[in-house]
Amino acid sequence: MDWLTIGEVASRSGVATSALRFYETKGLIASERTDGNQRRYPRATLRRVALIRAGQEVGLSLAELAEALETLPHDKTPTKADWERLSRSWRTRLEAQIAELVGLRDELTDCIGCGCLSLKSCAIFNPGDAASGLGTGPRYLLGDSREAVAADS
Amino acid sequence: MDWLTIGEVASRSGVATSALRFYETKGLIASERTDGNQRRYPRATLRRVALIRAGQEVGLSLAELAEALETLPHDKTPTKADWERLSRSWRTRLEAQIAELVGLRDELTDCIGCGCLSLKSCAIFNPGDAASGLGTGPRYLLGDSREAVAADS
DNA sequence: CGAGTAGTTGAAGTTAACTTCACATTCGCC
DNA sequence: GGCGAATGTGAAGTTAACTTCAACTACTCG
Repeated sequence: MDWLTIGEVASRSGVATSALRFYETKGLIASERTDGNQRRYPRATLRRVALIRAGQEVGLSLAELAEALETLPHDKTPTKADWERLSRSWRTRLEAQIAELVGLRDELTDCIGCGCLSLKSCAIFNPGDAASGLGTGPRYLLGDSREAVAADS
Repeated sequence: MDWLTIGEVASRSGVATSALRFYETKGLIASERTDGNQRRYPRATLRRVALIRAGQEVGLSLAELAEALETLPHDKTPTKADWERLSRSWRTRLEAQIAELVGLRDELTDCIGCGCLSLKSCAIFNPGDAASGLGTGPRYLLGDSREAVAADS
């Protein structure tokens, strides 16, 4: 196996050396040391770093990634099964994220259609119905919507 | 016009009083003061806060929101035109975000199909082609993919 | 062998968006 | 008038994910 210096990993992965050291403190990657105490990374580290970046794109935190990467060997290429497991779960996550945004967009579109200035059912502007307390159901979270509502407080 | 205390705005909007004070320091909302130096918010503040939360959902930073809200009056309900302007631009932004995630998902799906252990064209694992430097085109960002690649450095 | 580039460490700094704290003042209500 | 809840302020704390710094040490190349 050949080893890469931190600078090589950095330029080949597009990740700063400071970030790589940071990842190492977090246990996301690992290295051996030379006699002179310099880090030497196994080649598979490039793939690990790529996985980290991809995972971040998908919205995972480094802590979550550390957990996911725990199951992969530090010093050799992950198997196709390893990769499939990760990519499938990440895709699931992506899909959930997409669904959430699409829902938000649709609501926003509805709002545009109605003006949303007094819409009781607007989900965006009535998130979880945190308002009120008067027990009269959804409040006009966007504030006063003329007389009718102004009279409720 | 009637005024709301910070506590009222907080409970009706679902946003903590500390956050409201924070928003105020950032110029996102504004208040008048009573003789005793307590804040009193105009009713339209509820709508402003709702807009802020909605904007954040869409991925806007408070700084960006401050800019967008600058065009709205602090003390009265925004017009339908104001709201349409904002919601349209936010929807555009949402759609861009969605498109990005969908693209990522599709790439991930392709990767799952191929195993992605040696795929040259994998966009996820070859982001912007930061790798190489050897001028041989896309490198195997994921690291070594057996002999063939191991021989390239 | 000497210069210059690359790498090492721990600590502190950065940004966003708030929260928490400590302590003083004010409000609303009986 | 008095009491407890609500507010006010500025400063410091929080979390994530890094970056920057200072002071060294190690490599690499001519």
